[in-house]
Amino acid sequence: MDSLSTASAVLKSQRQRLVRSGTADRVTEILREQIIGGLLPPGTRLSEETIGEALGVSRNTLREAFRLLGHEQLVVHELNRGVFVRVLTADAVTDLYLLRQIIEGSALEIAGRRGDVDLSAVLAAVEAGERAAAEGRWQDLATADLEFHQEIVALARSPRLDQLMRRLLAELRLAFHVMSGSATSSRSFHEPYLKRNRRLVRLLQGKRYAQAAEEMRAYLDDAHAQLIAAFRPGESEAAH
Amino acid sequence: MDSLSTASAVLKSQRQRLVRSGTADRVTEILREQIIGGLLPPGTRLSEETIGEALGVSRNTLREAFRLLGHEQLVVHELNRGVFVRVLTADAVTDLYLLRQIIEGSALEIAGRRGDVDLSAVLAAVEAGERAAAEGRWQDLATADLEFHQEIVALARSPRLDQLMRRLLAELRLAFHVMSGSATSSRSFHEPYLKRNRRLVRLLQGKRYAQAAEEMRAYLDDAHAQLIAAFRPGESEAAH
DNA sequence: GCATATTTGTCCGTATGTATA
DNA sequence: CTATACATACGGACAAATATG
Repeated sequence: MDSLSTASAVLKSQRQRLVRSGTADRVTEILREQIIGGLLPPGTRLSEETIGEALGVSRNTLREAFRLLGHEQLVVHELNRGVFVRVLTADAVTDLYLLRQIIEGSALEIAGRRGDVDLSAVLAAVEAGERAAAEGRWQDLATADLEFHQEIVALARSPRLDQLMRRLLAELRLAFHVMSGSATSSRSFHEPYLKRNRRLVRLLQGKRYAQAAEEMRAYLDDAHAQLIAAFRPGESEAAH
Repeated sequence: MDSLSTASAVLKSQRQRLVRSGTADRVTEILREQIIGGLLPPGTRLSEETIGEALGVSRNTLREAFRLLGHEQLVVHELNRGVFVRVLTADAVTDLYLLRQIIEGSALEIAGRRGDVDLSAVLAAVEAGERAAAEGRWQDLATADLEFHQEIVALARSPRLDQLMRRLLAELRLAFHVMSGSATSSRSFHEPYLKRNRRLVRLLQGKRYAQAAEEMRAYLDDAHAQLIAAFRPGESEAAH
């Protein structure tokens, strides 16, 4: 009984350590949500004094959060000028989709090699998207679509691949906001992919991993082309 | 501790390099080099006061650097306890090699699809390794070996893939230091791969990309197995 | 081009909370 | 349980760079 209770105590204390987070981490989370949610659109300057006052944290704490967001490429840090929400170029979007091709394709391949895959999370994401579309919740549709791809990657059961994908998708949302207001709305961009998501699930349920990977490749190529087209021409990489 | 004090001495000698602007970034670079170079071995606690005093920077500035290193997984941040140089587990090494398989394999595939590849940087890395081995500079051999793989990835011409690989290799060096002093020295680990590096270059020169990718896979599997084997002896999750 | 105001970069002092001997 | 050491977070200060009129 002693060993059991002490073990339980240790677990609790370790759980607490994992759960607890400092102010800087909380601020980072908040700002990240604001950025990927579009409330702080690309190009916005994040003033230390303004943001710090709004969140009720000191400048030092806020700067720690800025460093993290800069490392995630969500903001750019210009010396003595401040931090700005990142403005993606068309080249950056192309690079992001190259990474997605690699990551998502490899994840499917790895899942196929192992064989035993639990598709419940993937399926749940697809159905959440279908419900959102049926009820006209287009923002939720976009979230469910990205969640679908995150769960596809999760099939590989690699912590680092998961983290990499999470950061990639967060960065990609910056691209969605750059072209928000244009012809490409959240609905018209994500809705057509609902059927393809469902089809991918069926292929995976049938253990046709190679074909799923191939369709995913075409899927991402289409999405990439669509996104690039929404970027006005003449917007090639410019060294700032 | 000896390693800590010698590292501290080196830190002091580099203090003059901190001239102007971007102090936090410079501190990050210095600490990163100390960590991947082994002067701050895994498990070392990085005291804010000690390190800050050695580098002549304030705790605020130092904390910004710690945040960045934490994001790169080179250190772990335990709330109210401080930051420690990361101690990799065997599982983490396996995950890192999974990522290497994906990244390096994909890079070769992408290079093959494009066709026009400039192998001069790859070749230079191989030859640097051969020179280092011939002259008994085993630390330089390790550096050249990692540089070889970095240049392989560079063939894909993707900024994000390059950055990802750079961070991955930095993290991997933590594994080398965990088993430093064991039977697996820098020489015995890296030297056998010189011939395989040379062989890979020849395959690429002959535009046999598919075969190069296949050999790279076997290559990395061998390295992974070798590294894991060196971990076995003292493999108990070090809980602080 | 100049003078001024604003903002960032960095450091310091300090109060509080947390972990550990 | 107490004491000590240290991380956390805040607020103030000043220099340096930048933006503004």
